[in-house]
Amino acid sequence: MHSAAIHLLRRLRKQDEAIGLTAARMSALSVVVFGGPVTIGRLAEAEQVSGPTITRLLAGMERDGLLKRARDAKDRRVIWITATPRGSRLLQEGRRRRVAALAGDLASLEPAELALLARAAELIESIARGRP
Amino acid sequence: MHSAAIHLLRRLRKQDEAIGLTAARMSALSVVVFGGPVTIGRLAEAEQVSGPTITRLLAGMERDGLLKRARDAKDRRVIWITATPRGSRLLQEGRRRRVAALAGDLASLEPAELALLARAAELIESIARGRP
DNA sequence: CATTACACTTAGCGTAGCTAACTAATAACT
DNA sequence: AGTTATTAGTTAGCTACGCTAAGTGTAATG
Repeated sequence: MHSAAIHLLRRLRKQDEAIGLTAARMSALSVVVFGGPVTIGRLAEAEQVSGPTITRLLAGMERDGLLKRARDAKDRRVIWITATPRGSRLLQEGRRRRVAALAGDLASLEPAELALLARAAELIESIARGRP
Repeated sequence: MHSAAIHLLRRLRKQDEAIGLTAARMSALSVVVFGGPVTIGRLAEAEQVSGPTITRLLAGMERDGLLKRARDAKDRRVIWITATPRGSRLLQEGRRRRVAALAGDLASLEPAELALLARAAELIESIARGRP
C-alpha cells in the first residue's frame, strides 16, 4: 500500500506541475476550497503538517494569488484563509487534468473496480487520520 | 485517492524516520532486498525516478552501510546493487514498525476491508505504472 | 581509429518536511 | 492593574528528494 502510494504520487506529480500546482499545494488548496474558510492552525492539522510548513506553503500560494488572508475581528491572533476565484479555478483545472491523464487507464477499469478504489480511498484516509 | 495517498505517506513518514529510513529509501531498499541484485538504471526505472535522483539516494544509503556496489565483470559501465545484512535488517525493522504503528487501526478493520485494501493497492500500482 | 551510444555521476536549482527560537495577542492569577 | 502563561503564526536554518544540463568513462560500430 505504501509502495503504491509513493508510485501514484510520483506519477501524478508530472500533471500537477504542468499547471504550477505541486502535490502539497493541491492538497491544501482542496481543503480551503471545499472546506470553506479555515484558520492556519486548523489547516496545518488537516494537512498533518507542522506550523512552519503550512506557513511557507500559504505564503507561496498567496504570492501566486491562489488565496487570501483575513485577521479575525475578535481574536486578532488568528487568520482566516479563503481561496480566490483564481485559486478555485486552478484547483478544478488540476483535477480535470488528472482525470484526463488517467482517463485511459481508468477507462479500462470496471465499475466495480472504480467503486473499490473509492471505498479504499475512504478507508486509507481514515487510517491516515488515526481512526478516532 | 490522491489526497488519501498524501495523508497516508505523511503519517507513515514519522515511523520511518524513527529508524533513519525515509519513504524514498524504504521504497528503493525494498526493491533491492526482495528483487535481488539490480543495476542502477533498472532501479531508477522501477522507482520511476531520474538517474541523478537514484544516484544520490544510493550514495546516501551506501554511506550508511545499507547496500553495496559491484562493477559488472563483462560490462564495466554497469553497477550491481545488493543490500547488506544491515540494510536487509533495517528494512524488515521498518516494516515491523509500520505494522505496529497501524496495528490498532488495522485491527478495527474487517477481513473484507483488508482484502479490499490489498486489491486496491494492486490496482493503484498498476495505474501508477501506466497499465501497459 | 573516430564516432556514437550507453551507464552512471556531478553541479546546481526548487519544493517540502522538520525543530528551535521569536513576536504578538489573549487569558489567567494574583 | 500587572505580571505570567498560553496560543497563533512567523523566521531562521537544517535535511531530504525531485528535476535538468553537462561531464566522465566504457562499449559498440563505421
